[in-house]
Parts: sequence; structure tokens; C-alpha cells
Amino acid sequence: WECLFPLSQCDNEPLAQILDKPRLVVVEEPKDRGMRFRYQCEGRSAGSILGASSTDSNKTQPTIEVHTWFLFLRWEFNISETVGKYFLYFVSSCSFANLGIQCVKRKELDDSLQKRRNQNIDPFQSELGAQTGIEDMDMNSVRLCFQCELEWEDGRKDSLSPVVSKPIYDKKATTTSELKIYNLNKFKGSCKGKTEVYMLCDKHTKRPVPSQTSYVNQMF
DNA sequence: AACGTGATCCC
DNA sequence: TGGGATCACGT
Repeated sequence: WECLFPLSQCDNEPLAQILDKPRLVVVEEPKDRGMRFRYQCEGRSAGSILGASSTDSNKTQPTIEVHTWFLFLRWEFNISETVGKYFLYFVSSCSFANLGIQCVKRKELDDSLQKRRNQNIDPFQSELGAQTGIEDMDMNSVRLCFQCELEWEDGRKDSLSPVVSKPIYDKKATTTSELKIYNLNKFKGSCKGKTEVYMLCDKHTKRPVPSQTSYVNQMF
């Protein structure tokens, strides 16, 4: 366990008491865009999802932590009273490297969900797709779900409530991929407005850059 | 039947 | 990893 405040500040042995059920917390969300969902036929590796705050020089992974609040009571001799303080501890932390998303073919969606039901994988008891119907299930975005069970020294177990990450969007899908600007006809405009700006983005069929005059016609 | 789009597969 | 070919299907 790691203490988030300096224990040396406690001049006598504190009495600790857990105030709440420990909670599972997503402390580093997955990067929401930039990864492609891969089909099984595309091979073993589906890539690895980085953390939302990841940079080239400082890579992070999606990370969860178990948090719990403790109450510490100690005697303050000079004030002659018992004072309590809350401190946040984190019990443990877990990062996930090399998470990738493997997508299921629409036709195999039914089977895939059934498989999950059979394995009892349904953290929110949502009956997997029962409410929306799989027809209009969004196949281009997912959330990661984390579950955790704690076992205390006395053998008691705590099943923590499952948590989900923010959504992750498929980079390959035209509907959710990041649009990259590859051409702009103007880079500034009047504060009064009325400047028409045409912006060409990725996912259009690329073509030779047209002349300034033919631009608009080509675009629309 | 041709075309357009998204899904899937291939390299 | 990313681009593109190919498939599937609706119009």
C-alpha cells in the first residue's frame, strides 16, 4: 500500500478505520481516437491503446486504481482533543499495456454476444443488446469495462462496482475517424464574418489540388 | 444493371 | 501502421 500523505506527521499511532467501500477508478482513460479496430482475420496483434495523456516522450497506458477512504484518529496533546482526518489511500494500481480492439463481424454479432452470455460476462446485467436490438448497435465505438475483486487479510472479499472508460472510436470507420485537414482555401477571415472557407479533409477521395478558382466547383 | 457506401479483408 | 482492394448490400 502506498500512503499519499507523510506518515511522519503522525506523532502517535493513528487508529485507522475504513470509511467506505473501496472504489475502482479509471485514473488514466484510454486515448479515444487513433486506433483502428481490427478484425480477427487481420492477425494476432490489434495494436496497443495508449493513455489519453500519453505523449511521444512520456507514454502512458489505460490505468485503474482502487481507492478507499480511511479515517485516522489521533490525540492532539496540546489541544487536548481527539481530531480526525480523512486521507485518501490507494490500495493498488494496474496499467494495461497492449490493449487492442478486435471487432466482430456484423454477421457474427449474435454468436459473439451469446458466447458472452454463456461465460456470464455482463457486468451491468444489461442482457447484452437486449434493449436496443443488435440491428442498430454501434459497432464503431466501445468502452473498456473493468472489474475488480479485493480479498482482505481476514479472507473477506469485496466485489467492487464495475467501471467503464470513456468511449473509444474506431479510426478506420469513416463515421468516427479523426478528420485530418489536408487543404484549406483560406487561413484567415474578417472579424465581421462572411468569409467562406472551404476545408478538404481526409476520407474524401483525394484528387490533385485544384486551382483556386476551380476549387469550389470540384468540391461540391 | 450501375453506383455508392460501409464492412471486411489483404498486403 | 495505413492505404487500398474487394465484398455485400441497399438504392
